[in-house]
Amino acid sequence: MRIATWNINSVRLRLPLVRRLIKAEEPDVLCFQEIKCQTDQFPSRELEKDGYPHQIVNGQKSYNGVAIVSKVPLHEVDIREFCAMGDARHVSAIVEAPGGAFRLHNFYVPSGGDEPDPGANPKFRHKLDFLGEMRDWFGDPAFEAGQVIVGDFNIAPHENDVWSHTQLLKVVSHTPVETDALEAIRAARDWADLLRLHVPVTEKVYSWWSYRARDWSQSDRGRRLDHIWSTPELASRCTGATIVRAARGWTDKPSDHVPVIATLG
DNA sequence: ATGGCGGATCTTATCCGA
Repeated sequence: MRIATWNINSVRLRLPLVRRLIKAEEPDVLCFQEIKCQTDQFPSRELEKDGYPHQIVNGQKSYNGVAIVSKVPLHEVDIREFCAMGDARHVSAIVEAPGGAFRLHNFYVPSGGDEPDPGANPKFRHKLDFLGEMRDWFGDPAFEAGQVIVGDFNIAPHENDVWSHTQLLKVVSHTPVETDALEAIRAARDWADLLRLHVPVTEKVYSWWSYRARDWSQSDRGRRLDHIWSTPELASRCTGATIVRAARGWTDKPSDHVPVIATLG
């Protein structure tokens, strides 16, 4: 069972790249963020023909929007709204995985704007509030065992999740208040960071590179913003995890994020 | 020079991302 997460930055524009990922990596479940379309504009028929008939779409005009498409059945759909913003940043469902069903959550955490000051910047306030709601929700005693969270968390938690720890400490995505908030969520259920089970924390690894760099690969000033976490008992089923770095250079119109993929036996 | 770009839509300007 291979699970992929990808901030696609317009699914309609990049359907050919989705098909390229499908051919290259054969994921069983694909989670998208920033589909940037309404639910009825999602390329449902196309992806069904590509082998993903089970779909849950939480769309929104212009911004945000998340979706899960799957080769295996999805049920018990739950879509939660965070911070009462009316935006589409979450969807979840039970995935009928051959090795045992689990609940899969797909998140698009707010980016947080430019200024890392919640008093001066409402976008940063929103990001911190969103993370607080995630922490409270996943801290609930009624929490089900066997869960996976994926998505664009818009936070690079560790030193080697950014190209320069010292130069990014005051840059939104790597400030201590954000990395502490993400760690509080992680610690609440002892979530396992599946990519880091397979890539040593001493190795720099990224999932996002700015569009503004002259040459993203040469400068390589990336950040690991996209994540796949699981509860501990599922982590023992994880036989591999990878970041599809090459996708940043697929065609002249790539997403600025690349897919992250984990294999659960 | 990481953010001199690239999405969508309110389109030849503006909002948003990170």
